[in-house]
Amino acid sequence: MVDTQNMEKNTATQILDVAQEMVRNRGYSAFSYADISKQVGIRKASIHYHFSTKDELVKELVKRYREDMMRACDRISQSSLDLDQQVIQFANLYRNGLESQQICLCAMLAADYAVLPQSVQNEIQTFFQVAEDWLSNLLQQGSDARLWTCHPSADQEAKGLIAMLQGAQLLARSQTNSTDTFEQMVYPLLKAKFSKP
Amino acid sequence: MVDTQNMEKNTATQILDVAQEMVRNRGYSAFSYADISKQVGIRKASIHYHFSTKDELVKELVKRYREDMMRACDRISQSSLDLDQQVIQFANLYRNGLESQQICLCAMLAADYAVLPQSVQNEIQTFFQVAEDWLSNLLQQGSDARLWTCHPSADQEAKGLIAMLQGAQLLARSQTNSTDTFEQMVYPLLKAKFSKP
DNA sequence: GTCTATACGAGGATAGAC
DNA sequence: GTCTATCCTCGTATAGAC
Repeated sequence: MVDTQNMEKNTATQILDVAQEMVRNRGYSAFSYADISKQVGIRKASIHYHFSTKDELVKELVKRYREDMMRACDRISQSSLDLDQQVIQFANLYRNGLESQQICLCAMLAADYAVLPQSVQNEIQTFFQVAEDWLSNLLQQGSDARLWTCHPSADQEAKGLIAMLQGAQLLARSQTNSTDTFEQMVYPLLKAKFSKP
Repeated sequence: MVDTQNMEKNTATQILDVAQEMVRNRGYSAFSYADISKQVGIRKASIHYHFSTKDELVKELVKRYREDMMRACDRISQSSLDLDQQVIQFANLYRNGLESQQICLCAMLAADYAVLPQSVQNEIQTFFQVAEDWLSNLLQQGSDARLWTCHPSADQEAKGLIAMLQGAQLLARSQTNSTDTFEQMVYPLLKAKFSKP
């Protein structure tokens, strides 16, 4: 059995990890190969061996992020939590990010959308699509079970909720006590809308 | 009487106009003095005469934006519209921006928050404060008139609504038919929450 | 107020040695 | 895989002429 605790991460993974933290904190235009270089401990020319261009790097970043996100959603689906608690858990993903100054990667890149290459724009669209599909399915289940109602549709509610969570992250980070502000914005609304009667 | 229609805008105003469009579209790190230079028709060195540094320029930009925003809000307050329609008008400010690919200036800068100088961060905080105060006041009026109820407070509802509008703008811009997507996310929720019984 | 010229660093990217 | 060395462009900012 492999010791995953003490196993060194490979360089490509380290690069993605550092890049992700930087994009989620500063955005696409405000991080550089030089920044990654310092934190990973290799020269910036070496990064090109793993990711030929910055655009390629960010494309892979979004792809990995989407897969991670889907895994996190699946864990929520497969938990034995009540449906209303699953909605809360979904919101918690955003709150937890904010606690370490991390905005959703795709919320940051949505802000940078106009300067991104087509390949990255496509990955972002896919991210929003799969996130919305997953959440829509959850909300529809709750609607079917008569726990709440969706206006005008589970799909629209899902879009609106994701928008709310991403907007709340952005707004909260400019406030002192970001996490508190986020919680006060998000959870009362969730409880009013998606709770068992 | 001055002919404001045909009066040439002064250079400083032209610079701010162009800079604003660029920040709202691309973000803080992705626009440059060279970009402004081309659109205004002066050399980039000349811009420094009007705004000594980029940070100074953006600080003035946020200040002007906040004042414009407050004027727009005051026009809504002073209209004879019903309170629920005033909420719709507030949301319309965001929809109208999106129609010309323009995200709220302070939503964009909230994404760039980590790389902004303190002076600009302060202006952004003030923007959110005054917007929230204005909207909170409106929501409280509706609550007093028993048109709707605020949970847990008008202040929290105002914060949440602004987060929703800004998040919806960001999410919508990555979709085909941005404006339609925005409207479908925002207006059903507004009508459910803030409408006359 | 606006210009030219220039300084100086940072940006992404490549070539070739090891 | 990682290094050094280098290229070329773009970034903000300044000095000094007009």
